Amino acid sequence: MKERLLEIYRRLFDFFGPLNWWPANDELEIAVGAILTQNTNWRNAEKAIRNLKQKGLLSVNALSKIKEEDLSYEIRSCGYYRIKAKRIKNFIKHIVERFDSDLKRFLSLDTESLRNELLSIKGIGPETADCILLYAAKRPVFVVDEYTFRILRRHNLIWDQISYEDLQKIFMENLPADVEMFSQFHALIVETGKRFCKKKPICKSCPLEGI
DNA sequence: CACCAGGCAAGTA
DNA sequence: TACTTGCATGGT
Repeated sequence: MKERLLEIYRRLFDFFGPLNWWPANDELEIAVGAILTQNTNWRNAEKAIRNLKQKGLLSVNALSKIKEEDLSYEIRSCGYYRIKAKRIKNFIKHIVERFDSDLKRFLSLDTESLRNELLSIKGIGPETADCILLYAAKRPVFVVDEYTFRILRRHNLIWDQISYEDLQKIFMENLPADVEMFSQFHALIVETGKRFCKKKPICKSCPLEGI
């Protein structure tokens, strides 16, 4: 499996080149973005982020003060805006109440504790937590997503019904714990999924052909 | 018109 | 435990 994963990474990197994923000014932008993009096209999430930025709302202080209903209005372009406003509020409330509004201090917890605390927040599941761990806290945690399942499944590299955690283990136990590499790999998998591994059509001229 | 996007929680059996 | 459903806008 180790060689297989490295081969996949090499092929995707050769095809797409280095991807500058999740360019953001700070950790809060990444965390909020991770919530806004849940089951949502990144373009729509990005619009909402730009709007928050433009209105000066992208800070722990501002987000803790704004009413949930007003927040939902500001992020409506990304869809699921009412539930996402609640989720952002839950996240911010956790930082304010347990870390004195200091996001950096929250993100400096050890990886296990940080992941568990993130998962304890309603609205943050395994993928969102791992995105925050990898892209904001810079921990060597592999982010699994729908495309990861779909692509590996389509190449018969995993069994049906494998869990998130088990699939994550496959990557983390067979690859060096490298933040930069994990960041690239997840991005490459998403780009591959969007281009070559849609639900309906079979992969065609996919860089992973015959893997 | 249908289908999907960088998920998650709550409800059901 | 293992499905199912609600959440919602905007692009193709």
